Amino acid sequence: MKASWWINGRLNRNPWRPLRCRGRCVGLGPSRMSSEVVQTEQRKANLEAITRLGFAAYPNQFETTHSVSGLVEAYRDKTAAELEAPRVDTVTAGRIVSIRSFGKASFVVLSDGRSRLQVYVRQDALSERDYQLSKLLDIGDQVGVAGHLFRTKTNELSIWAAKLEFLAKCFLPLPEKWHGLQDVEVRYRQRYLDLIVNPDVRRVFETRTRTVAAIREFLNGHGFLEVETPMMQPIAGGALARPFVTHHNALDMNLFLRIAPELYLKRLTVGGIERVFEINRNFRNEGISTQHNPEFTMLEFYWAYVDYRRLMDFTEELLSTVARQVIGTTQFPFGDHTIDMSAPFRRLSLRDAAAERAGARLGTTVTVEELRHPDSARQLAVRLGVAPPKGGGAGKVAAAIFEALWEAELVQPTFVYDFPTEVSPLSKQKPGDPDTVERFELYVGGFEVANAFSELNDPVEQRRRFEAQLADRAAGDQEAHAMDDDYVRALEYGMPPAGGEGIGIDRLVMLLTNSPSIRDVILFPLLRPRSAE
RNA sequence: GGGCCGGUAGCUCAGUGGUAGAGCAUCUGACUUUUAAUCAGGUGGUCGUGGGUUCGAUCCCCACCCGGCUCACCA
Repeated sequence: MKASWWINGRLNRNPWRPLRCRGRCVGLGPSRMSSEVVQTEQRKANLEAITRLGFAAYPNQFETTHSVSGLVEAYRDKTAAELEAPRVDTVTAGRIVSIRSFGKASFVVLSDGRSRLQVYVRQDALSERDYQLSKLLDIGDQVGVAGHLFRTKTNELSIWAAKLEFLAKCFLPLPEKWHGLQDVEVRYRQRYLDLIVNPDVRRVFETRTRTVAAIREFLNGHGFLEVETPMMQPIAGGALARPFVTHHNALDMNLFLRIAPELYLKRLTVGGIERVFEINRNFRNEGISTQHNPEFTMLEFYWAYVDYRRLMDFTEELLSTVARQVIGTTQFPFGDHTIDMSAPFRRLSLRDAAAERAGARLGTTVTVEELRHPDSARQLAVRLGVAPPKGGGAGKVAAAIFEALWEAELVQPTFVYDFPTEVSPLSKQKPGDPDTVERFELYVGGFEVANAFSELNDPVEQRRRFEAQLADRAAGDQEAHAMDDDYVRALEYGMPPAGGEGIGIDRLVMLLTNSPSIRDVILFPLLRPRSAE
């Protein structure tokens, strides 16, 4: 007895676990069962009664003429008179999300995940069998309804039910109708519940899908070819990050989940695909935050014969077009701000902006030259209270100073351009300035959304950069870039000058949906599994 | 990984060193146009886990688990 009690208690605390105490719970009596188990037993009894009425417990299909949201969209504005002549007969299906019962009549609200529609169920409009079914329905059940549209006394669009069909039973109680599901942990772990109960969640993910579709349409319209490149790679390159490791059994070799598609896409520009893009997942073995999920979706595109300046203009056009297409405007709320995604975006030279802000912070004049020399740059970092990076020279320090002084306040779209070569192993130097590369990052909402540069296509210089990265790696930088001989060999065949850019899709969607956390725009964000007990 | 905050009924949340509370959900009864329906009456909890202090712990202390925010790192 004690053991059964304990099992019930455990089930209470782990509602996402399948029920395992069937049989053991039976016979304990209501006083010994948790509310959830009681409700499950009641719903199982209801299902048995439903099958005794002759309904299949799990029918295989149900032919509808309309979806719930289709009906709502088509007839939302029709008056009661318009719904009568001619009468609109319909067959639809959905999940019951609410029941208001009045004895021999009831109002049942059906949801198809996008919209909700009320169904009016009354005894004298149904067969006795269907009426008996209606009394055995629980909130959460899947049902089919045939009937005609009308408006109630309170003018609500409704279906006057003539027939009911049972489609599937919901054994577990849904979260409360008014407050919905608030517990973010449960929302992420059981996203299906979140989708059932919180209508805005569906809209966020529809916006996400429309965003990706709009980007595809834009790039296709500009002559870019969409491709798919390896996500399991022998060398994880194209970014500075730690990869996940996996293993191929037949080849008995380790593979890395990609941290970026960059090097493969650039091989394709060598192969003559002058405009190419890919939208897919990257994997980086790093911490989790409101802006980081270990797997995230990235757009990367490469465009032969253009440089990073052309990419800035193109990015402005891309993002303002996508915003207009997806949410209908280039001005939208994000937290306490209103972001204006219309072109042109602000442009800040990294070292100029860092020097200017550093000078203002310290009440002196700081020159760009100070940021270019390792000793003076490090001293500057110390005076500013910025923790200087462990290894590396002036470039890493300058980038760290910029981020510390500027990043959080870059809410309106801002291009930060001209990065130190040291932190950009795949970017092309500016003519006459080998310490600086033609690279920019786009900040919006206080975080980085895009990263782009004129692509380094000089194989000798590329090999030198990789070797410098190997030195960093030897010095303990686990995120330093690995040597990729095959990639250098591809460059030796001659890669056209090209601009390339990566845009973080998740972060872009955060902006367009006013979501404060990346987990709100990823259906199943990575969470630590519940312990096995 | 560090700091701060949280975990109490299926859901949303109160609360106290002395047998655990509300609303919704659920059950019973009434009710054939409701909108968080209403009315009456019930059921439902090892208060995240494990130790400790105490006559007694859901509450105090310690450790751990899970989550949130934040810093560090990154896109």
